[in-house]
Amino acid sequence: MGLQKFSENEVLNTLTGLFRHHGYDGTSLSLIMKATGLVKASLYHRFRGGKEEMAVTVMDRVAGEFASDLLALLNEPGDPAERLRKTGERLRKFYGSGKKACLLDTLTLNRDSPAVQARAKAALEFWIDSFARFAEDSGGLPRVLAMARAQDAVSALEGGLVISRVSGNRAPFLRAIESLPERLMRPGR
Amino acid sequence: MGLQKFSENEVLNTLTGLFRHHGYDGTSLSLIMKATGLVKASLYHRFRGGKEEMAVTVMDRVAGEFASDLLALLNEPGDPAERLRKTGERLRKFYGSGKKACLLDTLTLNRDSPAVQARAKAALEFWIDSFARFAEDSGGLPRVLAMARAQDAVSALEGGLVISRVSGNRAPFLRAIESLPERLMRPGR
DNA sequence: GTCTATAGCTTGATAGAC
DNA sequence: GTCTATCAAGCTATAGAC
Repeated sequence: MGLQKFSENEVLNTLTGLFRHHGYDGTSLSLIMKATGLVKASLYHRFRGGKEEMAVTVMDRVAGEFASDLLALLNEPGDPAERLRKTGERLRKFYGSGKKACLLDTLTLNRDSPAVQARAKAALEFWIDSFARFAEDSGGLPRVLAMARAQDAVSALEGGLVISRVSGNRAPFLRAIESLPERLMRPGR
Repeated sequence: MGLQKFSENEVLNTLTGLFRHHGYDGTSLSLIMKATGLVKASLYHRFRGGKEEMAVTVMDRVAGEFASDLLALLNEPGDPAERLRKTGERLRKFYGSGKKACLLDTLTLNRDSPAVQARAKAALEFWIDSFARFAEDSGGLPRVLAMARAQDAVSALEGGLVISRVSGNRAPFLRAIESLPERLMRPGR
């Protein structure tokens, strides 16, 4: 052929959905075949490193999008409160109001892939750092407090996603988003 | 023989550790064999339902212990603040100060086991209800607010455990424990 | 109650034709 | 770039001896 049956983006979107909701071990190649419409050999043609390369590629892409589409907003000029509101809105959308799981959680159970593990850790820390920098610069919080507030904000979001997945209740996740201004801008003790 | 090589409790403790940190799909029988010191056939003699029965048994036992050793404390007589402090202390111990993962998170990725899923959901809701009842009875909070506060408290704990697993930072989890009095007893708006 | 041995399927991964 | 066909290794699960 020489012609792609599905675009790189289509395949990666499918892979992202699978890894998000089944984790690394739960995302078998047969599942991937069904979901992508590609046979094993075709998948290995695109990802020579096999399943691990798929996971790493997905992590990198999602982390990149997360940083540029949603965390970058925090550093732009303009009213801080408005930027944070917009960030919350995109967070809600990114996680499907809580219906979509977080790769940082579901993709890090497998201990056998240091590559995935390291990327998840880096992405999580960049997320927290972005929140902390915002709390410092726009919220006027001292550095140490800003970090703690940022950690707790991300923690609330991740916890909300766990509750949502296990019990189907999306309220805690949505409240975690609504609490962002309180967490990152309220003057601190 | 007719004699147990390892006690039921020993085996279940090992299984609990495995499921906690590898999830359902990540906990293979070969891993279980190595960790328990029992061969496949012996495991199937003890758990006729195979791996799923192991997971369900682990969930039931851990949820039972969690309820009786740690949530029951909230309903006992005596100073509420002191009871909550003690509960927090046991929570910290239960999760190894954040080093140990939560089964409700790591065991619920596998969609193929409704039995495990249902038990996790029930356990999570009982946990939240216990917190809410405490906030209502001892904190004097109105029912709806008590529920929201309880959800957010559990969410903070679960999120802290995710952060801890991914980045190794246990501070958010420990702060989530320290924040329990503030969350469940502070008079609310 | 534990063991050896094995069944049968699924896994991740390749080779080679088109 | 996708396909069919195939691989060894891994998996869950079972049979039967002791």
